[in-house]
Amino acid sequence: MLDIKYVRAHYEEVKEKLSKRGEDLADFERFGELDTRRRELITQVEELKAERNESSQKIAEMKRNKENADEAIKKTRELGDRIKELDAELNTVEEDLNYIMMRVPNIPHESVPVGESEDDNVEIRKWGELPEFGFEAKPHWEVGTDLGILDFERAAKTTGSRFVFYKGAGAKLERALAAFMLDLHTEEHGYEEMLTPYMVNRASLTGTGQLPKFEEDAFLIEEEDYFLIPTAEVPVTNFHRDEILNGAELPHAYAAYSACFRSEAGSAGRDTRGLIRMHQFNKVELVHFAKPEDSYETLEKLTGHAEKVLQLLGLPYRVLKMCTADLGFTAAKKYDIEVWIPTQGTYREISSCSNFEDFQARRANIRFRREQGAKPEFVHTLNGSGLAIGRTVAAILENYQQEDGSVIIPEALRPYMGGKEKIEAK
RNA sequence: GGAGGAGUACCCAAGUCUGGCUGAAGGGGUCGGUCUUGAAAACCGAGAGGCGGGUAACACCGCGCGGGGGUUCGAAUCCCUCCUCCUCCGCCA
Repeated sequence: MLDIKYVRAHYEEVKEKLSKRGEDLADFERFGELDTRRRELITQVEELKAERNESSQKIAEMKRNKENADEAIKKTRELGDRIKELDAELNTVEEDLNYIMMRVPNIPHESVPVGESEDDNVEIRKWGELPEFGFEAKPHWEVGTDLGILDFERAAKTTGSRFVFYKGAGAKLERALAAFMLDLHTEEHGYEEMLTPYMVNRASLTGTGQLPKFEEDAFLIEEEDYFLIPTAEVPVTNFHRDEILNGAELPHAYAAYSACFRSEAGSAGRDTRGLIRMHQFNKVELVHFAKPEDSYETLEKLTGHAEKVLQLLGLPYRVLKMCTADLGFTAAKKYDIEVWIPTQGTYREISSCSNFEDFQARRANIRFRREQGAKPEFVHTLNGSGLAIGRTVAAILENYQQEDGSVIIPEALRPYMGGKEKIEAK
């Protein structure tokens, strides 16, 4: 959520910046009117309440002196009726204003390139040598299925489309990747490991920005009104919801492995085969709580931490700076890391690293105090995948496949695979 | 799932039956001071944090006793509802 006071003071500037995202701002036009009306009503209603408080005190005093207070009670009751009316109107206005503010996206940072679509994202660096095959490379789902380590058909039977079974060395590979990434981030990059609930309530999803606008993207447990998490970002960020953190202890950096659940509503027909787009996948997520003045430096570090995983695995990738049209709802600035998928002849997103500034912190009410007695300030939150594990498996199967159908295990992963160097068909 | 109990400020805790000078006693911790070579202890003193309105900034006002709603001139206190925690029983990985 944006700062109402800031929007009030810089309305035209904010509108201009938001328009660069290609966002429909029709509702936002009502901001000024609602904001003004809200403050008028507050002033009125609070004056009346002050009057009522005073009047009630007098009644109490009269009662104590055994005087007759009927007249005063009658007058005060009328005051109360008036307050009730104005309060009701105030509620409506606040609901309307809130409706708008909860649906306005974050303001892009000045360093974000202006663009109209994903085609305007800017490639800022590339790493690694693209593999060359002396044979016809197979897509990862064929590699995995032929090796007997992935089974999409049986997942379709037990559950439905966009699910998968990992078997044998495949299951172990997935587990090895999770352990490898967690160890790297906790031991080398200074993260604290976290294991979170896989279901969260509405308040949490609202805090991180998935609600109210994107409810259709999530899976809902209706009886409880809980949602399956689309990413560990949600529970980890909300871990500190409604808290005032000690500034001396910032930054906090957490690494959380979790399953992630996404309905993929609206992506029917896209990536229908393979591991790229599943309803359930595993991911190691990195989350930072930073002081405002440090958050952009943190974003660079965070992106570097995710890149390190790919470097150690020897997977070629590139980093894109997302343009204003492709920032998503909550980010002020975002880098996507894309890994090379040879059979598609292109790079595919495997990590997304964002600085939300105080956008989530304001929604989730996460603040910090620089020192004892200082005013609380909103923290900046950041997160990035480090990495999406299913897509990492896809990249390994494709990039490391051999002509005989086997797959070389990247060296960094071998300690986690019992020293094995290769996955072969049984 | 069944039966009870409880949520008060940074922490502990009184007040709730019997609504009104209680925005909340008391203690701990915290901060400042006295004492001390320094520290501890003791003693003295200070302080509700937060949100909203308002202000150039103060002042000032409103809201805050788990959340929401209601009754009343007036609610920590009465009523409804939801949430969380604890104890016992049952079930269970």
